[in-house]
Amino acid sequence: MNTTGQTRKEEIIKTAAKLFKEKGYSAVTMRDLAKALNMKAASLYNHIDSKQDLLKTIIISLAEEFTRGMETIKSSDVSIIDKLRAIVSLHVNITIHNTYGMASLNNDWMHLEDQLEYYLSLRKNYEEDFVEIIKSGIEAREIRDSNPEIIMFSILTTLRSLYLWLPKKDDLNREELAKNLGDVLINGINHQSITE
Amino acid sequence: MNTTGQTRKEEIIKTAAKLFKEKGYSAVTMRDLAKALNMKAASLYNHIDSKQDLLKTIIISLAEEFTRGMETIKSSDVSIIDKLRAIVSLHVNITIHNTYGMASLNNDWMHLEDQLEYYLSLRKNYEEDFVEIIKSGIEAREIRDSNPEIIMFSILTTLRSLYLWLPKKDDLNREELAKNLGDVLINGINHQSITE
DNA sequence: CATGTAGACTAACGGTTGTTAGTTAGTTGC
DNA sequence: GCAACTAACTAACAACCGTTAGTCTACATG
Repeated sequence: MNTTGQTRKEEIIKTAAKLFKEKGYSAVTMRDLAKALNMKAASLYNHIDSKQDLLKTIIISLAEEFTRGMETIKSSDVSIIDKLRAIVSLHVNITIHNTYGMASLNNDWMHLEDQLEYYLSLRKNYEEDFVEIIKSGIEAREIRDSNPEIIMFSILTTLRSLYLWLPKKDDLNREELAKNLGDVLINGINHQSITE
Repeated sequence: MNTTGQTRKEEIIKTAAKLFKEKGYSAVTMRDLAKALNMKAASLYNHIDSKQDLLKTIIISLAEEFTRGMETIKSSDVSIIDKLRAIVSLHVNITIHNTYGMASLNNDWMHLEDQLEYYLSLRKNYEEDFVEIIKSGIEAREIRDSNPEIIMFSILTTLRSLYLWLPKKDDLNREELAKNLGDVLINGINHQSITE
């Protein structure tokens, strides 16, 4: 530990995520990363195993965080609309505390090697859970009857792109943003939505 | 011209866009591209100037297409809701006829060099026009009074992600998709939306 | 039949890539 | 005060990168 309360390894991972966001995994060299940390490329290997390992750490930890969040939401005993609001909050919260990593999760997952299959299974399960919630909401007449996949896709792509947009809006706090976004994303599909 | 009705250069650009979509600009080598075309990397240079030039061609032509589309929509004399529906159709149409290129537009624009500034200005103008349409819709009480930037962001990120999702849904035709998507994206913010 | 051109090829270039080996200075624990 | 550990360094590696030069073949045009 140092004065900032994070180990050198955590510092490297965080800086890597930042650079990966700006230029993408493939365009960032180990020498770029080292320079951003005021060290030489070879020294990085005192802390990490490989460049590939950096990407794996960044992406998998985030993907598992989403999976855990979805499990909690699935098994919670609230209305469908509240479950959707909880999903919005889940994305807002994770994106706020790891904006950089979200870029890799969205754009560089295909450069995972050993962990690619595992990542894809997590993503598939997440999307299936999401679409199931929407379907049950349509059955319960809480959600208006449109194509469930289109609804899911529409909401999820917006949430996935939060990392691009959130840094520009740090005047909004977390709760405010989640509420605002929830209004726009959910009121539109809410069966009982009031328009006046 | 050959039997497929496209020049070799066009074939190279199209294949490049396909590979850029799968792995990103930086991760695709000229040898990868050549192999996908059953030729050697050096032979590519009988048709193109550079790798950078491929990216420029793919991205700038698409960005200009969006700009032209927005100009037409801006100056058209229809309701705000119909303008939004026209924007949805613009994205669906362009994405259908150039799914691969849309990936580069979304993910690899930062690797433009000489044309980066020009691209950013096109994007900025597009987003400003978009948000202006939404603001005037709120004033005209055609759109419900939420944060215009959040509404724009929410719609635009969904439209920008169409390239990921459209290939999985080629059972839907163009008009059907544009209508479905328009319903989900626009009814949600429509001030006069009817929920029953 | 001669000539020009389109489009492929091989070979090679200078630079960059991720990574390893081996070394060294500073700090910690006994 | 010596040993062990941490974390930096220099030097170098083999592989790969985008690109150029120069050559060869097939075909169209006169």
